[in-house]
Amino acid sequence: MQDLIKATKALSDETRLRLLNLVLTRECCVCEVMQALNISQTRASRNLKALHEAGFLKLRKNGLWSLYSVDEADMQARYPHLLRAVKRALQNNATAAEDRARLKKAERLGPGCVGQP
Amino acid sequence: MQDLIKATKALSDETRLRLLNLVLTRECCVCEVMQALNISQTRASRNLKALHEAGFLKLRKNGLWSLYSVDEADMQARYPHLLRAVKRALQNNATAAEDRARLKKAERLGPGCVGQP
DNA sequence: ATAATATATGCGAATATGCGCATATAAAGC
DNA sequence: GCTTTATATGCGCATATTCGCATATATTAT
Repeated sequence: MQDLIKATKALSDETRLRLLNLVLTRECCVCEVMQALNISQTRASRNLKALHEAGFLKLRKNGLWSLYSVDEADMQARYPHLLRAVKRALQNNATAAEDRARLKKAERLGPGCVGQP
Repeated sequence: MQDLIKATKALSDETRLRLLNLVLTRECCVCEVMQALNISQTRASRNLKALHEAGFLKLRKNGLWSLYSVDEADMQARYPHLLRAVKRALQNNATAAEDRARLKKAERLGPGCVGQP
């Protein structure tokens, strides 16, 4: 029950749902999502961390970047239904679609960007 | 997206999850759930109302009672996955099982109780 | 009508949450 | 070494949430 509380608390925030929407499309670093959602670095970093601590995202460090991605396998094991509910809600949402479009234009900043997947 | 936020916010609270657990077994009035969870009348009333406003419960008035029940059909239509996630979390939880046991012993108070299903 | 009862709610206090600002941390390049 | 850059975090403030107390509301019984 406590796990579900932690998970639903993490989902009950517009910024975090919009972040999850982006990371569901592909692995993202902090600077990309702050461009796509037009939010501050503090806000992006803290809410990504919250999603990570709630068990929705996994974190991988590469140089200066913190790369967040959805841990689909773990999610499927622990919350087989929650992720479906989220995807469903994001699929028919205009804001979520616009965010995904802006993510495509967002750039991964930094000198080490070239050739670092 | 806003609907999902409202729904997950309603679910991200232990009192409300325990209440939902009870009402999932059968229609309940306020005085029954406050006995089963051993919580105050204010707390029971307000959190049931929150679940109702979030679209999880339907409300029916009968005499002095407010009878809350899960609107399974509507839930299924609007959140086909959320309810499953909740049921799954409650199924393997000791507190939830104890609450259900105490609900069976709870009495629907009031003089009009006899013969009022 | 009055009394009793179940539920709802205004108010206030305690606590939690979200986020901006400034700063710290850490990795890469010079 | 120093600088630059991406990210994390301590602090403080504004806002939101939760809940108890007291009281209001509504229904039934007498």
